[in-house]
Amino acid sequence: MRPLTHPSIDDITVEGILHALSDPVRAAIYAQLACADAANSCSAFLQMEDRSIPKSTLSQHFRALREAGLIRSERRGVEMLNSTRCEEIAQRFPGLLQAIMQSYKTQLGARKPAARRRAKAG
Amino acid sequence: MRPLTHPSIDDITVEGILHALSDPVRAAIYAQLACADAANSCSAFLQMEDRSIPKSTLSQHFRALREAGLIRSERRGVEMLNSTRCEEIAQRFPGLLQAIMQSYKTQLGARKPAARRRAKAG
DNA sequence: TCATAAGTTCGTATGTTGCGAACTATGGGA
DNA sequence: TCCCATAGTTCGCAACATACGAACTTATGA
Repeated sequence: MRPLTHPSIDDITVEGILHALSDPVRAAIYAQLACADAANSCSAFLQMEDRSIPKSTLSQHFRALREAGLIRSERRGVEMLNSTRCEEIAQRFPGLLQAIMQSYKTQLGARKPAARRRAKAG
Repeated sequence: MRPLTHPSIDDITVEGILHALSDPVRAAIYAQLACADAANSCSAFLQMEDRSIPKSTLSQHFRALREAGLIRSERRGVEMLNSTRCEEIAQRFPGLLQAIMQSYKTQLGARKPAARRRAKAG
């Protein structure tokens, strides 16, 4: 098992960030980490919005976020604590993460009621 | 040949925008369209930053940008005129495109001189 | 009608992603 | 110390996405 790697702040790229956050699941994970007071473990996300995500898939998503430089992960006992690197990134790319997260929030709020009802029922 | 399709403003998604702009070539195309006074044809981008891009690949990139809702394309005689839909998008997702474009610009400016020299030479 | 120019579509090789199964850590008892 | 449970990772494969040359379509003009 290779050790966890985190890119240095200078190696973080805009295209990497955009690609990582262009997946709705990863964006949701990132959003939740950004809102959380304390660091979250991976398994906190096995169940997301009424959808269960396989462990292996989740692991890949966390790796993608980590390698894009969006989060920092450290082993703490048997689990992994994840936190965002938003301060660092905000310094290098001011406003980027904020705009992306705000846009996702807007999009979520703009979904038509009928569509939301259908999604809940289905 | 199917006619050009443009999503309505309500069908434009954040993930679609991020994915489309997570490709540096597409981001460069979009940036140039955003800066241009008049609409640009596709073939204006066959040569980008000392790199030539195959016509078919370029066509796919334009389709990706179009289907993400980032640009509008219309036939004008034998060629295609492309322009951004940034006003519409800015209304729905304020600040998003601006932040992304500004970040790319920052990234470009932050490349170390040595790396830039090497890139130019190679 | 032929030639040319601008884009699109197709076929294929190459990459990326999602997920179950098997594996690797770490911690807590007997 | 050995065994088990828990938390993540890696592997292998199927499904999907992407890049690019070749062949095609569409418009213009001689």
